Amino acid sequence: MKKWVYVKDLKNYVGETVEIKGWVYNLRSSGKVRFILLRDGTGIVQTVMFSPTKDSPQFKKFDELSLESSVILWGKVKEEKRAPGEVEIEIEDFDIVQISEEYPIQKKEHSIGFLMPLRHLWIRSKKQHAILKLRDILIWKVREFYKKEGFTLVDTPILTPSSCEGTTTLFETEYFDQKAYLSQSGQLYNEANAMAFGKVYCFGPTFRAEKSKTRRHLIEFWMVEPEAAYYRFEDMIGVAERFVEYIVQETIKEGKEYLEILERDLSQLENVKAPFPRIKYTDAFKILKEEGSQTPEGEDFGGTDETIISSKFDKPVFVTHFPAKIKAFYMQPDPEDPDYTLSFDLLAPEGYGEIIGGSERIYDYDLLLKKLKEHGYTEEDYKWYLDLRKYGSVPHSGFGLGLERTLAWITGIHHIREAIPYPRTLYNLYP
RNA sequence: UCCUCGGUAGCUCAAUCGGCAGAGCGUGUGGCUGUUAACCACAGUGUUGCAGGUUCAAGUCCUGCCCGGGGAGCCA
Repeated sequence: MKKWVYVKDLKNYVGETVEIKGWVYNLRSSGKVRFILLRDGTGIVQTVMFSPTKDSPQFKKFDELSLESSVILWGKVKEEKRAPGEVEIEIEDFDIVQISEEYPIQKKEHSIGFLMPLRHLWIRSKKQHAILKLRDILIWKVREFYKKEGFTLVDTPILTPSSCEGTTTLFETEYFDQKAYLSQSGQLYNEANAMAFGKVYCFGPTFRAEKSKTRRHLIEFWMVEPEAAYYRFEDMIGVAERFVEYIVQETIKEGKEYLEILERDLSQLENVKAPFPRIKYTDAFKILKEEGSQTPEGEDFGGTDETIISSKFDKPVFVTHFPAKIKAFYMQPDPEDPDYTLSFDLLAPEGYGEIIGGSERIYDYDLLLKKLKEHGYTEEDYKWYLDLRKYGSVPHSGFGLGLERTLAWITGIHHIREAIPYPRTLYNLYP
């Protein structure tokens, strides 16, 4: 029995004979030399065999192979400058596990309409594989950050009795004899958790039944939401700043090889270090007016507005103090002008849009109840939430970060749908 | 929901003014002792999204429908 080794570890086995289990990534032949590029999920290695005659049994077996056929192969590892990755395996023998049918994805450009229904196969491709490896790294860095900052992971439910932000964009489902909704945010539960644990975060999928059809939107996406008791606006914006610096710097450090595959220019990302510039909503509007934006003041920004603002800075930029009427009911009014809120969004550079939205929360019972009613919610549905303002209420703050938008930005991909293994987009539920 | 572009071979696309539907890639066969999305030679491949209309003649023009891309709105 030869030792089963993964491609990423091959450089430690030069001179040894090993076993590789994988799939045929590409085949090449040249008279009496045959090459199999073998993919095993951790990398791709070139394997080679020679024969003095062109009809040796091994060559006959080789000639049965097709792209993506599954193969177990044994051979000696050697350094080889001519091979991609500079390590090569000289094949001693191989077993065919299954001969692949003609593989639909070619090594050339395909349209998105062709690739999306083949997403289950597309993720084998080099670039898609690299993006999803970076997603894994990013998720670990997110968890690492909160661990280091002393936040406790407290999971929030996906099936909920009512909306968190009360839009009409909820997925409704049957819950025995009741109605339930898929969560849009863990925020309200986070607030309860923060009163129990101090500093908490949740991290899971969220669902928005919005008929959005842009490169920044998914129907199902993952959100990281920290919430901390006794944290004011300034404290929480500081968390957001450290958080984004940490996950970007750590991900580009650990994910270098994958960012190279994606040909990502790292100069902008290396610059993502605190402090980030801050601009108040009303000042952001002055910029927008100068640039000829048609958005009326007092409204929320459109995607193009976000791009205009972020293009003025070479780092992510915080926009703060949004008008109360365009924001969620639970946001703490600005003591200097109660028509505005202690809120902040973080806009990513290069047109990737809003990646963070956060605020200080209202902790006064009467004010919260008033705002809740103004927004058309019933006291009944939010009874438990209002309880938090009855039993030891304290100032607290939090935010949410969209994982896929952040990953799309870090990887430099054009469309958010490639930042999640199986994207749920408008009208596309398969596979 | 609105605007916009598109649907031709397995894939990516071409087809001039309405006049014989054709390239590359993939696939198959053969060749080549170091290939890098290998290369060279040869070969098969069509209900032009669907339905109707105009015309001697429609991939091309007209009407309706279906599907997809991009964007807007909405939002993270």
